[in-house]
Amino acid sequence: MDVTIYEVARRAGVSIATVSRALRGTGPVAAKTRERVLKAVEELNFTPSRLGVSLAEGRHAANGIVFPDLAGPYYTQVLLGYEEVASELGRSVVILSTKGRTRDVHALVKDLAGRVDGMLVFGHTVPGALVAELVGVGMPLVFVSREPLAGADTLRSENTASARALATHLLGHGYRRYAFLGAPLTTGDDVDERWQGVRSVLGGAIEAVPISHYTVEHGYEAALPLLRSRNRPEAVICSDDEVALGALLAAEELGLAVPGDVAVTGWDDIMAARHARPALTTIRQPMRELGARAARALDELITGARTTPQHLVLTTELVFRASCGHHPQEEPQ
Amino acid sequence: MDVTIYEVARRAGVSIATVSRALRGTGPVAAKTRERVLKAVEELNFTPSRLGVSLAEGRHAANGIVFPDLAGPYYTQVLLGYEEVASELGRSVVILSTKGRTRDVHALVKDLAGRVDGMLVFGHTVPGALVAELVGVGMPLVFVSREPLAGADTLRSENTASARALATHLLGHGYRRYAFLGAPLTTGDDVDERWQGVRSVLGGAIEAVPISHYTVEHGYEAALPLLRSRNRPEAVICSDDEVALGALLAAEELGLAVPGDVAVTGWDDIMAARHARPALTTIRQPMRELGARAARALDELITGARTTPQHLVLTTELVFRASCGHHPQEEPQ
DNA sequence: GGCTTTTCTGTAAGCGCTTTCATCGAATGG
DNA sequence: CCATTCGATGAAAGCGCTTACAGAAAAGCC
Repeated sequence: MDVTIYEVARRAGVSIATVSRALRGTGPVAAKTRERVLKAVEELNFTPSRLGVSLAEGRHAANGIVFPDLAGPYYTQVLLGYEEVASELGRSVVILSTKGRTRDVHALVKDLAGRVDGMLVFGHTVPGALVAELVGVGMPLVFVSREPLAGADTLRSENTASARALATHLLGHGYRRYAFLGAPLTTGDDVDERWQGVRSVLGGAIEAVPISHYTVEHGYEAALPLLRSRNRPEAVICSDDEVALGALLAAEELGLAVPGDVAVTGWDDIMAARHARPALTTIRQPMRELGARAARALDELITGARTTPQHLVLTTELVFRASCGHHPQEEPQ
Repeated sequence: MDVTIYEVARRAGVSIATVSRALRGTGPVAAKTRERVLKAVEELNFTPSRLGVSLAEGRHAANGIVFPDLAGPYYTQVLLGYEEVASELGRSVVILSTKGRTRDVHALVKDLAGRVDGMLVFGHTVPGALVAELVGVGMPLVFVSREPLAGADTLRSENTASARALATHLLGHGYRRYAFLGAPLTTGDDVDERWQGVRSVLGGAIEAVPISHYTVEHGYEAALPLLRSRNRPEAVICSDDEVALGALLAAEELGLAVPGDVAVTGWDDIMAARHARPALTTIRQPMRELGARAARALDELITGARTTPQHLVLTTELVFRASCGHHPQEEPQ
């Protein structure tokens, strides 16, 4: 964009103040004047510079979002809901993927902070010190998938109760030996809660198998030795669907039938969970709604409609499909 | 952020010009002075306002991206590659999802244009008039998945040749009756090229089945009547993997064996394609690289390293899996 | 007609930075 | 020792807008 408010003003024969007023509808402008201004705007194809407006208004009309990676469907879905609502509220969305790097996260996040009025941060992607700093300068913040912290909103799906329900359900199938594939990398995040939940039910019957990334590949890599071992678990509870898909691949490669030889469950209910064969039993998380809610919460914080932090937990839903074993009562979906 | 360059200057006992120079390393600054400045910066925890910098520099250090929706893995993957490279080049990424709305796209895109130095636009998400307008004001533009147009870069995956190869391969299986599920919605986009490609080989043996959205749901809905019909096609070539997954679901529901009763193929090689059962035969498109290349191309355009538009076509790869029938020579992947 | 309101419009002061230009002292060279 | 150059710094002009503030014109009211 090139043409400025000055040119419009000159062309319409008024001052820039009048142009501004005519365009934003703030303050009175005579009908004829407004008309002249609008005509000039039209002719010059003028669009106010976002930079100028933001600088003068002192706000960006933009939201930030920080996620570790966009590789999986989980973050995508949340982003989707977030962008949708943000855009509804007249805000742009600036994204930042940390991609596991920790070195320049500080600089990147600070840069982002300089471009937005508030941001959504996933789990523990941003180091504590930085979080404190952001909270310190009053940057509106909503965290998704982490334990509550002071000075910012947090928003997450219910994990513990659904984990218990899942574990209980599997016990009902009669399985004795369990593994939790994808042990928590950070305490206080979703996976940690899931692990705590299932362990509280299964106790010593479940073994934690760590992996470094919650991906299909890593799930597969870790599942191979696990399923090969002499004392193979009868049921593998995975930290999320992608890990579970990896486990499914490993089982297939080893010639093991799922759920006949080993049951597998996931978490999140991503698209592939439904299409996998056997289809994955999983716990559906309202991913889009997580994003949408975050955007609204942020808006409240930014506009000042709410000043005290809020900590929300959304409910989840167990989705029984074929991968956890045959159910007399439930039909696989 | 609150503290300005003025406060730093005052604290360090220098002018704001010196602070700026010390911080950006432009122009000479005495070692002692720099030290004082840096100390003040440190103590006040100063970060230059992005707005101020951008306004003065006349650039945003940000890229935009316009996509129809983020629901499917395709756009996500491209976005992933785009963000990665953009961030490498020191640019933020501002996203805009048009979600099928056409009404306010104009305003939204213009707003986006005011926030970035250049943008990636998918297919025909932005109406022609607006495109012309953007090209007119010199906004650097890269289009992904559409036919070349004047004044902007275009970038796409090869479609026609791979479509022919796929069709030829299926002919080799001996199939006689074909359907193309997900007929093109727009001429000149990827799907259109795919359709043209397969038709050029299969001629009258293939029938176009239109759907309104390239999604699992719509694929499923359209596949049901198609597979139920008396003259059921022996092979269903789908416009993309998601549509193909829908077709798979429909076949399953009708009790049809894939590929025994009907062969199904997809396009893109999204994650779920590999995990579906039967696994999908598909054409792999380098989605992340598409995004990465777009970011680099945009950078060249923005920095002025290149001024003439460029039209790139990336190569694709046929991925044979179980869904298209049994292969004597190739092992399913 | 004179006075008070309203309505309309312009002036100008920011918003936070970068960068040109000018200045000034010190270093260099003959 | 003087002329020249160079290094270091500050003043100030933008960048494009919003918005008090104030002035002028129009309108309303006895």
